[in-house]
Amino acid sequence: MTRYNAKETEAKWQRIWSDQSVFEVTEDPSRPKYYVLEMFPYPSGRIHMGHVRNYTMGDVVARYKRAQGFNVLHPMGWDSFGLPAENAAFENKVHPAKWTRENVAVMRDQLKSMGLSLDWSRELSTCEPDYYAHEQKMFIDFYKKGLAYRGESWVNWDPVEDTVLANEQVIDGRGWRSGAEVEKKLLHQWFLKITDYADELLEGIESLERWPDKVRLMQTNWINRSEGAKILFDINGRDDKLEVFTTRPDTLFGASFCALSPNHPLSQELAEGNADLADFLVECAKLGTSEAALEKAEKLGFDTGLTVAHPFRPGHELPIYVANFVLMEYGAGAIFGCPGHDQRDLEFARKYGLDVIPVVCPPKEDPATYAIGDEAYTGDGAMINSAFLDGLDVPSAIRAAIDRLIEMGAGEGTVNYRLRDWGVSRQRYWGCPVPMIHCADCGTVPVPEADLPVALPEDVTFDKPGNPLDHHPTWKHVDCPVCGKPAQRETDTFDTFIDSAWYFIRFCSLSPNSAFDRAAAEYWMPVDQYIGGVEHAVLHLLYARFFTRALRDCGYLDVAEPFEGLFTQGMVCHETYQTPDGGWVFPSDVIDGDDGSRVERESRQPIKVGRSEKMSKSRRNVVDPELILDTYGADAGRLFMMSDSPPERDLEWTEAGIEGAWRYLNRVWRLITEAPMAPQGTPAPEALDDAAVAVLRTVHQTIAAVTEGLERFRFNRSVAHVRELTNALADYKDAGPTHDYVRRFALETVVQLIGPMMPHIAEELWQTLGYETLLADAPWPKADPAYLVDETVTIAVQIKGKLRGTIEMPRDADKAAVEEMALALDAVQRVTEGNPPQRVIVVPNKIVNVVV
RNA sequence: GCGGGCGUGGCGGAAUUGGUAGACGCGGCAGACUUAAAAUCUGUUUUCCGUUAGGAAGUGUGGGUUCAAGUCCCGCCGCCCGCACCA
Repeated sequence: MTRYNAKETEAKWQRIWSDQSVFEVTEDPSRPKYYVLEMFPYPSGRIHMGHVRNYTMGDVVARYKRAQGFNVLHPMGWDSFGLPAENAAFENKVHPAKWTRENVAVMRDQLKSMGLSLDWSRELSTCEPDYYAHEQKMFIDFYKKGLAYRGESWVNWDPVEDTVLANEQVIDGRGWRSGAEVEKKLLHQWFLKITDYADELLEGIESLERWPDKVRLMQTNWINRSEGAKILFDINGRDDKLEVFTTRPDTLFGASFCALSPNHPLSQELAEGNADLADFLVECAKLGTSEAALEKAEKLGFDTGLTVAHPFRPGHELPIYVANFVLMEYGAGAIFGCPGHDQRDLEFARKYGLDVIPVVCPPKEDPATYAIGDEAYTGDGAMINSAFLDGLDVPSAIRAAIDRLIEMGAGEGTVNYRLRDWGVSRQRYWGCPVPMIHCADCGTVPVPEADLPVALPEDVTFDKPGNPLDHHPTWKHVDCPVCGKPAQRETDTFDTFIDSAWYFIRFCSLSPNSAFDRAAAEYWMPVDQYIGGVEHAVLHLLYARFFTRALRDCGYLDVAEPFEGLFTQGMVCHETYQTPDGGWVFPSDVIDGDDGSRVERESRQPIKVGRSEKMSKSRRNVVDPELILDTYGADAGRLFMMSDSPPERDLEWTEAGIEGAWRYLNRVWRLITEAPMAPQGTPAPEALDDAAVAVLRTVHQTIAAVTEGLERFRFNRSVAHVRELTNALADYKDAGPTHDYVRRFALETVVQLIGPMMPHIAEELWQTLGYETLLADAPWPKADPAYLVDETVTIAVQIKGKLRGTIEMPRDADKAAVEEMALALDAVQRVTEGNPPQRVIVVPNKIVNVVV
């Protein structure tokens, strides 16, 4: 029995593909193009199973489309700027550039050993000046077009480290390393005007037919266009007005307070003369800037003592609170609270003893007695307690309220978006420098194009708190490009989401002097199939959609939607293992003990097996892909990735699963290498026996099923169908020329069908079958429709929906004949006892349901 | 808290999208080969009752629509993802 040598074979074919530049492509207008892209990795050190899953899926699609005759672009690169490199610098005293480039080198080798059909000549890395130079030019173009501006926003500030903290670095209101209580600080920051594109991005979602509905919905909700009203309240005893945004101006008569964000200028102003309020604002600041943290926190308010005049109720006053749940970034940073018809307002009102006035009466309630209990009523109904609005339904009342506000000059109808402008400044070292210069006389001016790129200096130190760019002795000191006087570079760098907002266009051509060659970009774009995790459903994908449009409007290319097809894959999970004292244990350190229970390899401590969770370093439930590639080879790993779980769902990595995949590889290997077969090119026999026809039927049905599976991203079903075919072929043991011929045809088909998933063994078997050309260049098999439908069908017979038996009938048999056969069944006779059935439902070729 | 998703045998999952629930794989059990083991092969495997024939229950949970519900509708429970400075 020959055993398949994965290691040798995989190296062999990887070398051949590389030597022959099989997957390097150029624009070819005579052929249909197909651009397959997986979200490029952050070079964190080594590839993980999530990468293996992601890149296997993309490779299956790329190889399949290639076999179908498409000119397939399938590139790879590195999202190589970002926080982890700076953390590594801090922890291991290694320079981010060195750390990053070494990681890239390791991961490139690892990816190469997966046998991916990548065009490596297009590799890019966002941390290199030949990439980010173009990004700086784009930013300046955006700036000139009014799409980039300098504004202010609040950040998490660690007063000990003297630095801005990412949300993930804030743990329970404290800096993760310093342990200091986080403060909020208002900083000057650069912004991109994504809000200018809110409507276009919203409308564009309609056209994204090959995106998952859930992602389209999430983006729609993220942008959250809402029509409502802006209301200007007169503040008693002051000259200025308080502006609030509401989607429910109809409920204005039910208002019992106004609330300001702690970051609202008025809150800040009042705190100056009110120590208690100032303390309250400090408390609010400890929550950090994450919306989730704010929303989860207990709702607290502080009565400022100020009041506003109710616009519709002369003489009526509403107190102004500062409330920790009001977001400065949304609407006007201030709200009016109507406790009767908003749950959060209701809880707030109950807590602070404010009025709860119902103004919308639900249809089944009596307006005279209707009162709000524990739940605010948010549905439609007739207005009550609302003077001129009484009796109207909600939509009419909204219009009437806005009309009156306009009449009074106290407000207007307005559209608001939850989407905010994209803050792109980061006070960090390892990112693309913002190409701007601050001059005392000329203000903020862009770096002249001739001086680009503004290279990130690598001679920096990380021994001081704060931003290394700021400490660098010379880097930030430049002459103003306008007046020539000494000026200072912007020391902020870009959000790494900018790097990933256009890399897919750069892949179209690594043009040295421009971001990309326009013709090449317009040939390859849009990406036909983009694949990555759902965690990017909103931010990355929305930024990329915006950035592409902004580039379009700056004349770079004529593309609006970058990703025509999107697939979001699930995560890779694994069981978790813990010692009795709660320490996490790597799966590779867990072995079977003498009594069959699990123990730790070294200490022999018993292991508690926990449920399967997303693989993560902190829980140590990780399996190193390299170990799998070494032990079983890339094909087995790839097959397992595609086998059991549907790609959009989480996959549970198991040792048994990978072994099963490895066994299957060897089964196919033996099936082809160990039995008689007609020589290549043997003509088809003139007559086929029943067994041969049955096999051919299975072959063609499998081609159809596998193809459909690949088209619809149901890889696990494709795998199951190929396995069924190999099972059938293992049982096909007739002797003679007909058998040998049919067998060869069937096995060639198997090799072609497994090609996209297990490319190495498939190439090797293709060669074994006598082919001198590459399977990678062979066309995809086509199913013969003549073999796709069976002549007879099995029809289920039910009595009142319960299965009582089946009948075999010719396909498309006459309804009456089917009914007669069904009623003649013993099981049916027993129940009907000769009485005519009440009703018989016949679904052709499927089912007969007898109702008695 | 808000937004989105998922839930089917011991396990991963399949079910032509309202029409025979459990394809395919893993694991288990029994057997063949072997001095033995591994590997491989054959059979079996939703649960319960029954020697068989056969019957009953069954897709997180409670209702509903339908001749027919894993699939559609309403309520609940559990888990996962995102929430703008992680990528």
